[in-house]
Amino acid sequence: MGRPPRLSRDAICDAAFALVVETGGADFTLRDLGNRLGVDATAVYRHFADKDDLLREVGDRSMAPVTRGFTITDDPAEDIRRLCSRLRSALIKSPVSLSIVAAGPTRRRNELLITEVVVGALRRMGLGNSRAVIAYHALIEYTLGSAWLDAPLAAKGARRSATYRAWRRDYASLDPDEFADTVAVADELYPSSDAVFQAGLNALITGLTRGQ
Amino acid sequence: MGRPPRLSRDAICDAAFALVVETGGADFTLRDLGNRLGVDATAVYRHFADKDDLLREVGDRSMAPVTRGFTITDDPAEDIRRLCSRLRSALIKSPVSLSIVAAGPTRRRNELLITEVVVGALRRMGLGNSRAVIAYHALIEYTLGSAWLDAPLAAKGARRSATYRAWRRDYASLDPDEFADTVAVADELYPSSDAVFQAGLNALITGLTRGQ
DNA sequence: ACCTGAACACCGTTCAAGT
DNA sequence: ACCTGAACACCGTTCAAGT
Repeated sequence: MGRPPRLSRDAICDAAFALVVETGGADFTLRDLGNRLGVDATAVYRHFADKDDLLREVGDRSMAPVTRGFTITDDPAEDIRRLCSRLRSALIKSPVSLSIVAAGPTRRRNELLITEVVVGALRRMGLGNSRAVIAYHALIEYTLGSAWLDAPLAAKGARRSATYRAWRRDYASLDPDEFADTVAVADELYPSSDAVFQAGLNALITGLTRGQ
Repeated sequence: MGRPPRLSRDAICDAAFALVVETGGADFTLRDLGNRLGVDATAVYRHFADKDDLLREVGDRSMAPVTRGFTITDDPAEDIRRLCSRLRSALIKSPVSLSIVAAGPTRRRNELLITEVVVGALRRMGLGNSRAVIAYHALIEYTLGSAWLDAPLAAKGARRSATYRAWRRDYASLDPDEFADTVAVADELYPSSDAVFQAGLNALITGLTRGQ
């Protein structure tokens, strides 16, 4: 009895997160994880209840860089912009985290820190609790949604612009009678996803906090 | 040789869509589908290349009600609101469609009809092609993101408000020094997801089309 | 031509056995 | 106490065989 542990929640979580970032994480497997750790796949069950338990930990870890070193300024709108942009980048790098947050808030430390910054900024802008909460949810929905839709394309890397070109060609060759407006803008579709995100984010912040 | 087909792409797609709507579709299985069709699971491969091919068809089918009977008015902003609300409802009912559209546009008929309506409305509001496209993408990202985050909760049905209550309690019991703003609004968190969606959608439309 | 059913290469997870 | 490895109940998919 008594054997020094070779594994720990932390070490497993580190390896899992690294694996997810390297491979894109679409097909994250406990067998691969065990392989990387030099351990049988099922050894993980000594430290986590199941795969979901592990992934929730990985999900929160992927959000650590969002608030690390984040400074609050006297421009709350700009704080929100910076924080949401950071959140989006972090999630795009770790797509597994996206499916985790979609299932519901993890309510773990790093996620809570994000909530605190955004809600705080909205309240400092003069919004009452009820309006602040609605604005908070709308901003988070938009940021997560943007990351979620962009993650598969970000994973494609260099092939991304080729993909866009192929899609534009499809839109351009539609029946110009039935799809007049789409055909008219076909060449402009799929602009920089950062530009789209910034435009939407600005519109949201302005619209949701107007009249304060 | 020559045997009358018992299956067809259409019949398979109908059954698959029904199965997805009934079960929530989180664990849609070809074996279940075969079972429902009274056919071996692998018979589907005579009509579809693979599961993804079938799901793309199901995804487009789930969007059929979005533009069916949709009338364009002389209030483009209102048209966008109505169409995005319809899209959100349709996707919440068929969560598999969400993972399909996340992988990239299907560019099938029903999806194209949605694009045409939204882009058309934005152009009629006076936006140039480049700005119309950016607004279109931001609106779609927001609508899909909202549906994606709401789908698991919608599937919970009656247990939804109990879930919200439990979450609010978690937020309320945080350390009030470190999470002052979150604790202050804890009771208001997780308002009606429809209210959040409408508020964000209005803010987006206003902010993205201002100055026309 | 269309469907069947065995088979393959995977999953997550359980549990008795080793150390 | 911790890890191993066989085993179970699943997947999607392939392919030869039946009709």
